[in-house]
Parts: sequence; C-alpha cells; structure tokens
Amino acid sequence: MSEQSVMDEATYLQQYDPKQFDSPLVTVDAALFTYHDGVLKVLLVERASHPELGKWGLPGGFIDVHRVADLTQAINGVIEDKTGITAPYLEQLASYGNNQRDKRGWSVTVSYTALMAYQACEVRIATVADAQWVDVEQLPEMTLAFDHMTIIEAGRERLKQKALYSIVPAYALAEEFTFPELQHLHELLIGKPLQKRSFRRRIEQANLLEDTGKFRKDAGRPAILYRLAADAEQYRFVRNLED
Amino acid sequence: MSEQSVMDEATYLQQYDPKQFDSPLVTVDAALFTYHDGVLKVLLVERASHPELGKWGLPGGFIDVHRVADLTQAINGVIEDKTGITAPYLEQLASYGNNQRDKRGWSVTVSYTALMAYQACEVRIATVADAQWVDVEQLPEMTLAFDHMTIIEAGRERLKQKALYSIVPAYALAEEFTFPELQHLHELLIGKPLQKRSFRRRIEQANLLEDTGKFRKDAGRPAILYRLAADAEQYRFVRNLED
DNA sequence: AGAATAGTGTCTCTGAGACATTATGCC
DNA sequence: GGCATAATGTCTCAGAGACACTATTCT
Repeated sequence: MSEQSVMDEATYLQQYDPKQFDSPLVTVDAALFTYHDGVLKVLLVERASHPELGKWGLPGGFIDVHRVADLTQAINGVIEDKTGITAPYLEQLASYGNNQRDKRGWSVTVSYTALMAYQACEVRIATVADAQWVDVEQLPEMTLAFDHMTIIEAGRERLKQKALYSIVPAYALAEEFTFPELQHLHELLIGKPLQKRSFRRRIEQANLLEDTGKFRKDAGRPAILYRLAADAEQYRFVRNLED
Repeated sequence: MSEQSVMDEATYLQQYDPKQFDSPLVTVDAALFTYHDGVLKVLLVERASHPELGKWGLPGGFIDVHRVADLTQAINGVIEDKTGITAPYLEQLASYGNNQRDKRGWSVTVSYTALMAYQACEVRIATVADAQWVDVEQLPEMTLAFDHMTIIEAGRERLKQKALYSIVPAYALAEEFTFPELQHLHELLIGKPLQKRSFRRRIEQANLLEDTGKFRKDAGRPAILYRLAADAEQYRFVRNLED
C-alpha cells in the first residue's frame, strides 16, 4: 500500500495486469431500424454459437480490443458486416449491465440505435442467410436472445420521441421520399395519426427538405420527392407534436 | 468448430473462460451536480492511485463483479460512498470507450448524471478529504483525469436540455425551495435569463409543485416555499423554452 | 366523370415572450 | 416612506390542431 503510493506511474503501468481483477464482458449491439412496405422493421440475426444458440437477437458482439480503437468503430463494424453499408444515422442508446443477462457472467452491452434505407442494403441482407428484417409488430411473438427485446423497445421509444421533435426518422427512408411516406413513418412511431397540415408546415418552415423536382406516381395525385437538407439531423423543433 | 457446434449449452458454459479473450476495463462514473450559493457545482474526487494520481476527476471506479449485481448498484455505491446518501435523481448519460482514455488499456466507462441537494450531503463531504464541490465556472482552469471533462460537459448539456422541457433540475435544490431559486438554476443551465411569468405559468399549470405554506424571508418580499409534487420527475413540457 | 391520393386555406386555441403593475417584507 | 424582491395582469404572437377545400393523376 505505502509501497504503491511511492511508485511512479510508468512503473505502475508496466506492472499493471488487466487480468488481475475479474472484469465484465463487454459487447456492442445495434437496434437497426428501417421502413419498408408501410411497416417498421428491425434487423435480427440468428445466433450461430452459444449461449442462446439458434435464437434471434440484435447484431452485435464482443469488442475486439486488438482490432477496433473505440466503441463507434466497434458498432460500425458490426453494422457494416451485416448490411454492407455504414448506417446514415447512428446514435448511442444506453448501456445495460448486470450479472444475469448473459449466462457467461457479468456483462455490459453498449447499445445503439441506427437507421438506414431498406433499399440501401436490400441485396446484401438477401445474401446473408443469418440476418433478416423483422416487422416490429411480430416481435411480441418472438423470444429474443439476452435482453435484446428490452433494447429494441428502448430504441423504439427513443425513435418515438425523435419523431415528436425532429426529422430523424427520415433516415429510415430511401434518399428520395415523399411527405406522405415520412408522415406515415412518424405516425407508426408515435402510434397515432398526425395532422398533415401541421406536419408539413413545421418541416417546410424549418427548411429541412429539398425538392428534387421529381415525383412519385402511384394511385392518385403524384407526390413530390424530397431529400433531406444538410444538417436536418441536428434540427429540433421547439414545440413537440402531441403524444 | 464443428465440434463446438454440436456442444450443448451447459457444456459450453462449463468450459467457457472469460479470460480467454482480452476484454476492456469497465468503470462507472458519476457527474453529480448540485446548486448552492447561486452557482452550479460538480463533485470532484482527488485520485489516490495511479494512473493520473493526484489529479481530480469524477467519483467512479471499476465494477466489482463480485459485489454488485448491476450497473445501477455500482453507480449508487460510488455516489453513496462519497456523499453518504442516495442521489434523488440519477440518469444514465452515455458510455465512452476507446483504447486511449486510460493508459492501462482499452477501457469503457458508463457515465451517469446525478443531482442532489447541497444540504443533504454537506456534512459528509466536509469529512471526506478527497471529495469536494467545484463551481463549474472554475473547471476550464483545471485539468481533470481521463476524459472526465468531456463527461461533465455532456452532463451539463443534458441538464440544459432538461431545463428547457422539464423540472428535473429541481433535484439539485433542497427539498423546499422557492420559484426564484428554481428559475435562477434554470437560467444558469440554459445560459440566459428567462421570463418569470412564463416560467411560473407552465410549472403551475402542470401542477409540478406543492405549496408548503412556508416562506423564505430575505431582502424584499418573502418567497413561497414549494416542494416537488410526486411524479414531477416524469413530466415533459410540450413546448420547450427558448434556447 | 369518379376514385384515389397529394397538397392548400384558414380558423381556433394554447401557451411562451414581453413588460408593466401590484404585493409584501425590511430598514 | 423607500428599497428590495416576489408575484400577478395582460397583451402579442408563433405555431399546432382541426378540417374543409382544391389539385393532379389514373381508370
């Protein structure tokens, strides 16, 4: 004790053995959402190894301290591995840590919420046999690995809040999208219909979208195609939509 | 590989050695704020051991996997150890992890923001020689351990947002407090003066405070003492105050 | 023309901002 | 009374909610 207190830092670091104390396992996990065919989907992966082998869970994994320099690299690696692209929206969600969630022992996961366009990774997902988009409405019938259901719920709750005061959900759409599409996605997240007048007004006044000059034609009047303006991700409305 | 794939989970868990792979170090840290004498203060602790010995930093430490069951227990233990009480407001802030922030190697810290009344822990802090409230205005002149300055800034930014749409900052006050006190704290966090009419109106309409029937007398007209209503912590205003 | 969907006009109403005015204590 | 601070009265104005109305495509 008194010997340690006179030791200089260089000596201390040289003698330091990170394995002298038991340390939690550390993973990163991504709740990656997209919007397609009118429904919100989350990417799930079938576990190929113990524990919870065969169950579906979030893309994620241990931090390989020799291959990644920080948490962001770790989570981006996981997402790119499964989808082939970097998620255009990525935000740290929360960390979950206790001695129960993983049978191997005390473990901590740093979880992230991410959004990407369905089209951007459609081909890749189709070729990766163990990864699949799942309609969030089907989740209640599933048993996911670890506490991944809790993480997905937290991610959805966070996205709901974002839908109330930002345009962040737009990152789950294709690069070019229509107002009705965006509104429907927000309605899904918030869980109730929105006034289209209010929805348009606030987004237009904040200049969050650029008109592409193109239209999407379906049944009815064609809808103007927009893309996100630069810095739209940062914008926060002063007034929230009704919850 | 094929041998592992036919192994059952029990066997796998029995053979599993958590130390077979290098794992990050895991700590928890608390950015604990209070309000006293008209200034916002954060609790700092002088490091008694390497690395960064002698520097001041946030209360925190390694997760002792044999003594705590989850992250919340770990952070509460740290806070109680330094202050003698449980923080009435505690919220996970963010996790920071990379191979640079701690010289001992790849490390992750799960950080929290906490609030408590100055009076509630005044005595205890006075007896703990290595812990001290520091005016946040003095921080720019200090060099803190690890990335603790970044964590404090993130905690302050979070509190600023909370001040714009909630009454959460009130947890940094004594149990009984006045409207002008609360408003001043919000003004400190937001960084600009607020309209007292607006400030009162929204809080009164949301029924977030209970009148204690008591008054605080100083110079001028005595101010009514209030306490937080139950569930006040949960409340979010639909309209934010101006930033 | 009629169906379907996109987009606009416009009124109401809540609540934040601004700031003047009144209230209540102390000396 | 005069000073200091707390609390209220009241006007303006931005912007969300509601909903009727118009516009554009297709069959």
